[in-house]
Amino acid sequence: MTTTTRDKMIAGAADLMSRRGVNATSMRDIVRHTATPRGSISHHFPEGKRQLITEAVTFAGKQVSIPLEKAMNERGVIGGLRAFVASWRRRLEATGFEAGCPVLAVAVDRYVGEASDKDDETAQQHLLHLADGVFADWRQIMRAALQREGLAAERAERLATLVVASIEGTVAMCRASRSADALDQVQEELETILSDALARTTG
Amino acid sequence: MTTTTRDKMIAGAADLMSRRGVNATSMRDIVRHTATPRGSISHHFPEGKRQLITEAVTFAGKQVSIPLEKAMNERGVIGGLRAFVASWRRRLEATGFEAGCPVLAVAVDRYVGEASDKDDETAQQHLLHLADGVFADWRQIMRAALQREGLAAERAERLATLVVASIEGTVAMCRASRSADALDQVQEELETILSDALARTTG
DNA sequence: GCTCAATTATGACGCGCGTCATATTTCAAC
DNA sequence: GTTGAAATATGACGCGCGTCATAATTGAGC
Repeated sequence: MTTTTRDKMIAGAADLMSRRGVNATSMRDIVRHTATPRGSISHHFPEGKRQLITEAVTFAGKQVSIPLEKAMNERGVIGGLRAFVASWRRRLEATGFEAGCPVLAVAVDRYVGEASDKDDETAQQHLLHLADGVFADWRQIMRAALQREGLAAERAERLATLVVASIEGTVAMCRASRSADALDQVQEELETILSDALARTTG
Repeated sequence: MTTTTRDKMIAGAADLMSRRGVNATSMRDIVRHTATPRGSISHHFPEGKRQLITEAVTFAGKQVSIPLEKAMNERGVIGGLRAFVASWRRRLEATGFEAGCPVLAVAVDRYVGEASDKDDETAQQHLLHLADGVFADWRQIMRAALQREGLAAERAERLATLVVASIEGTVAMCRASRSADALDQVQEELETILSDALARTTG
């Protein structure tokens, strides 16, 4: 497997965005951080920074959703939840609680670039909509798994939203506290909640 | 009650930070947005932007914690939760899903200013620690209310973390989707979870 | 080994940023 | 009214940003 310059830039952008936010991540930072040629930016991303952010969000979305779907299929809802939480915990601990979620970064730290007027607003909405799609994707995976184990559609949807939202919030809080304690607490409660909900359908 | 220039700047900073993030909010934006004199920045905030962000986070923290504590005392845990969620919903809808939580913004969008070396890092840790304190404050209010209604300390702490984290995450997701649907779903599940937990202690 | 397109190198550009120095205005206290 | 500190006005500064134009280099296909 060969990692191209383009791929390294996208992964580096996602990483830096998840650590510092969108606007605190400059294109010069990205090429420094990934040891890629600066001159290749406009070549690989002719539409500029917005395009790179777009690709980074898509990349980060799949990086989560693919193993998440796999874990849900192979290990069920509870096992999938554990894998989901564990992957975030690994990321936090491996980076000294520096890295978080690049998708949340796009939702919270709006990219301000290009000229103002309507260009700016439509560009922002494009990125927001993309982030929304990633969150929806994750929730849908969770929801499908819950339904597969017997939950009604509406309950499954609500619980899926709760899981994704609470973990996103918890990861951000863990970065602030530089500790995984909050993640432990939330994991335990989420496991209880999902177990109870599933038990109620069969018992 | 007189609102001083200084107060307007702090509130305006908190507002803009919650909409765009920390780094996308410039001091010039703040004075434009609040119609305050630009020349007064260094007068009221001699330590610069970092000081203004610090005061904005503290301000935003109290703006939430004071009514939250009041609602918890007057209306109990469930009523307090409803008030908490309602205040976020109001904020989202009143701004067309533009404004979110300025404290989360500080946790996600690290402020990069001043010279690098250790100045920069300690400055970042200062802000992070402040945001962590605000989250801890909100969680503590929730935890105390849950304990007051009979929950064991550890369970109360876990549930408090879940509530604050999930609502923070949900608010961010609602901004991405430009809809309060996720907030509805999370509110319903949280109410069920807390009711069940409280019912189990008395029944 | 030549060709030509893909890729990389380099430096420049205009802009908005945070900060600061200095001048001016405001306005309560005497 | 005068005074003096608090508050505001104004313009400049250096810096890093995203972008672009142009030149140099690479490397696969013939």
